[in-house]
Amino acid sequence: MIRLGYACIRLDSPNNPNKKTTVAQLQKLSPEARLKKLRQVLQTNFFNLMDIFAYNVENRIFLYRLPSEFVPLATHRITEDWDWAKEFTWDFDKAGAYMKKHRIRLTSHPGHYSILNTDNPNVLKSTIADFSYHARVFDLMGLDDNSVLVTHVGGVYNDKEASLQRFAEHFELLPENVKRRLVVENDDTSFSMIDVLTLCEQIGIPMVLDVHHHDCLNNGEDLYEYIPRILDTWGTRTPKFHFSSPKCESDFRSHADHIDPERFMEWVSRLSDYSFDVMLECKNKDDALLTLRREMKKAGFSPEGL
DNA sequence: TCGTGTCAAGATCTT
DNA sequence: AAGATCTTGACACGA
Repeated sequence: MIRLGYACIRLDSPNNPNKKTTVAQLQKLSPEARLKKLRQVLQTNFFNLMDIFAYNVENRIFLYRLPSEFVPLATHRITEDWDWAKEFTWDFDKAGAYMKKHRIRLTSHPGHYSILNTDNPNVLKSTIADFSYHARVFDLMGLDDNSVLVTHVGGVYNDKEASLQRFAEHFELLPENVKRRLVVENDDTSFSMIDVLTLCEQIGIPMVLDVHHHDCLNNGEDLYEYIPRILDTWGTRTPKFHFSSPKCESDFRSHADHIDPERFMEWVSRLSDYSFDVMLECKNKDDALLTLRREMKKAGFSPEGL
């Protein structure tokens, strides 16, 4: 069984669950008006989330990434007096129940400013706070540990090996509810598939293989040789991959608007023995997913789930 | 209504 | 040491 998903927003909808406000805007308001504004944004995001879930189910899409901004400025000081978890208990329950009923897998990708292997204590603190926020949202929705938080290793700081080990050390400082959800993805400039696989095996957490990043950064390793080891890191959980297509030869690292169906079908057919989820990362979001499906169908390619 | 500056945040490269 | 870049969409404001 192979399931496809997309990240955060529907291409043609203005009603995505990523509405936000700014600190500057909130600072102009009285404490009461500030709370009102924050509540209004989160309520809108919940409404839009339920809407996008319904759209996804209609289109048999059961993997979806929650925008990090879902709770506006959740980790910023300006919202520290706002008990959003308590105020929105009903909405969290409702979203969780809907996902359980329809078997939707929700995941998240904390922003690139959250870096667990940082050597700066303040950055470490804000990173732990950010990861904790993401985990808390999933906890409040009652989601199981297939709802993972995907992060990268982080910076190199002129010493790759030491930076990998600092990730492992800092991982031990995380609260339990973050540890049970955190997974690491290989990136396209610093930490390769081998680096991340070794790290994940050492810590005992799952690895997300990003196929495009591997194409950007590798030492000639054959991806398919490592698939069994990567899948093993997931234990009883459902493995998850990231897939995207290069924009062009001259700008290879950038994501194309769509997924190249030939490359995708070739990759999937090499993994036909396995069950897993694939997050498609490209500008055209849900449209790219539905287009890819049509192209595969046209080519007579239809593994279970797709 | 439309165009534009700004946004919570870090690492790394450039000057 | 300071500034630009990465990447990137959407908010908020002023024309």
